[in-house]
Amino acid sequence: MATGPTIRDVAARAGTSTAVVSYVLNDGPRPVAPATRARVLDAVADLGYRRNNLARALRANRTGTIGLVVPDLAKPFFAELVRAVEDAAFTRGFRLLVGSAHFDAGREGEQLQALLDARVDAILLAPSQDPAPAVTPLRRAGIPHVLVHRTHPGTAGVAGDDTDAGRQAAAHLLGHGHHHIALLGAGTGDDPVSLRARGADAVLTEHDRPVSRLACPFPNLRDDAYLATRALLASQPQVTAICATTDEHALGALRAATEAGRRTGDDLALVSIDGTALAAYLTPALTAVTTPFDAIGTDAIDTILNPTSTPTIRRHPLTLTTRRSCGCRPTG
Amino acid sequence: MATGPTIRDVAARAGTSTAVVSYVLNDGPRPVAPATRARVLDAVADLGYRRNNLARALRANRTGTIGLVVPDLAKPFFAELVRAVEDAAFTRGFRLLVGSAHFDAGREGEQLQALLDARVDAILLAPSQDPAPAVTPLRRAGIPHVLVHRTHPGTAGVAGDDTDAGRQAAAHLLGHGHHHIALLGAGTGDDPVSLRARGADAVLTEHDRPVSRLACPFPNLRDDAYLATRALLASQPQVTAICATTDEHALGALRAATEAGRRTGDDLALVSIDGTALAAYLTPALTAVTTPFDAIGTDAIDTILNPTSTPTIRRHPLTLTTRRSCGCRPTG
DNA sequence: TTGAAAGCGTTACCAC
DNA sequence: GTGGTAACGCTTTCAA
Repeated sequence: MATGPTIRDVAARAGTSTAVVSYVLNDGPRPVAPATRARVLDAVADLGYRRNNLARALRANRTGTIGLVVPDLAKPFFAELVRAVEDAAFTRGFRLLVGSAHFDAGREGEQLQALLDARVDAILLAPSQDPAPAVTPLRRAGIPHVLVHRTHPGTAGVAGDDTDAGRQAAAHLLGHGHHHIALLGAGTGDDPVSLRARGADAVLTEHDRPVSRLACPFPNLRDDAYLATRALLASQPQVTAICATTDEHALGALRAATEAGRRTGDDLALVSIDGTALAAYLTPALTAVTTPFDAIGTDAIDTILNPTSTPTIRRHPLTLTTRRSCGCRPTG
Repeated sequence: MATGPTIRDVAARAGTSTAVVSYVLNDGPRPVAPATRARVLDAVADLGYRRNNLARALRANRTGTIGLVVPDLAKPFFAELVRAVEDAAFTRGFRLLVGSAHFDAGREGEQLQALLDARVDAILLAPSQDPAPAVTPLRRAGIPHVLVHRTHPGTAGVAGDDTDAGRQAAAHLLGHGHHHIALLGAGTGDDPVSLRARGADAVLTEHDRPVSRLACPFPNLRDDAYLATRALLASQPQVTAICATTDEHALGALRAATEAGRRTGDDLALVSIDGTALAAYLTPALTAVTTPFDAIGTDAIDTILNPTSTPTIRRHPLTLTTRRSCGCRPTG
């Protein structure tokens, strides 16, 4: 790793001082005569000089790096989130340090500590579970941080409007004329699954529809939704529609339905929430209330780069994408 | 961002010098008397001191960070690869800086340059296209680098044994007694799709089986495999089995088959190569020659952290996982 | 076994 | 407009 030329080499070649070179490179904080500036730029080009960002970071106490911790980098939802965040960060000249928490609070804490030690400028966290224990050390460390996907009162957050998403999903099934609807996912918290389930539930209750509520206590295990749906279809034939609170739940439900001989999209309707790329490519293609990943990623990065005094939680609307699984016959 | 206590503060509190504190913190390079060491450790604990890795990195010219660039962080295959690599890196005390290349050589170059500027200790690259143009600047920069998934002669690489994977997939279909088999994916290069296709092709040719070769010129677009399969099924009813060179291809094929009224796993067999988590959860579940992500991720990290003088390319065997799509009836 | 001090490469203050 | 130079916080040599 031959260490390249330094700012001193540039200064020497341009016949000036390191201070002036720095002024040119950073467009300030002091003005530089055009002729001098030109000589400096020539020297930079001749030498192929590239600034040492480590030294710059030490001096400025800014690394140009943002940390992101998600429960699982490989899960489609978080993978799409990471891509969106990385894109937004790259566009703004920031690099992204990522970590997987394995849906484990302990591991999440280690990842956050590692990011703190790496001196990232800011931290984005998609909490694996209850955000509270993760937020406390971040606040104490005095580092800008924003929660993503799952929020926490008093902490800046960017997420989808999950309650509304749940409403949209339920309303769509209602629009198809379904009477007895099953809800895959439940909860009383302010996590996405709980919010979506309650949003859907509210709409169904409002319309006096019977609801079969399936808790799926481990919502991250597709097997869980699979087993719950299998049991449901066997015991409650009157259910004609399923509202899944995540694509993972939908995947399990779809499998159970198919194995039970139900033709999803024909004699069973299924609507999902998340709308990962995956949904479009299943058979049948999944009707899903779709997450605006790019908007969320961009908003998360912008929020963290322009911290305001009062932390706010912003929720982005999800939009219904109709495909086959709900019984719709989309054109094309 | 209140900058915490420094090594000077620790030294002062322990009544010794910064040098000794450093020796204690790093277990060397000089010995420290037990009593002194204890005082230092006490001071560290009392102050809640955490070393500034920026300063350490500047001094040591090592950041403890590894860069990884993949074509698309959101694609299931690369998402699983990233998780495996991150895991291995984290275990060894390294952080991971990631970048998406958007399957674009120009963007890939920018990402690599950004990693170089960030002074990462080493770079892992899953090339988007021809690795050659990306490898040259890495070599010139004198930074340890290892290619993943897609390799290049003369450059260290860790990948799957793609030729063998293709052979396994074809052999399995042969074992099911299929005669006319379609091959989804083709190529003459040493990229995974080409190698897998050639491996499969060799086995089929060897057994004198007719092969329908579908190029899918844009193998990253699932639509491409979908359209190719749709045309194939319409025009060549004698085809009873499809060998897909990636899960993305298989997804498209599965959709086309279902829409054409074929029951995959019954009157049409489908075997895929990649074996992302997805394969297990499709309906029917996909029989796939499965990538050992963890082994590849670990090997990639270990290879890059222990560079040898002669770059070698290591290929890890993929293993067949039988599920429903090929017509097997797996127990359970 | 310990400590003073010289850097690592930048930035930016202060003087000219 | 320009140039010395003192930091940033750490590691490690060299001398004691």
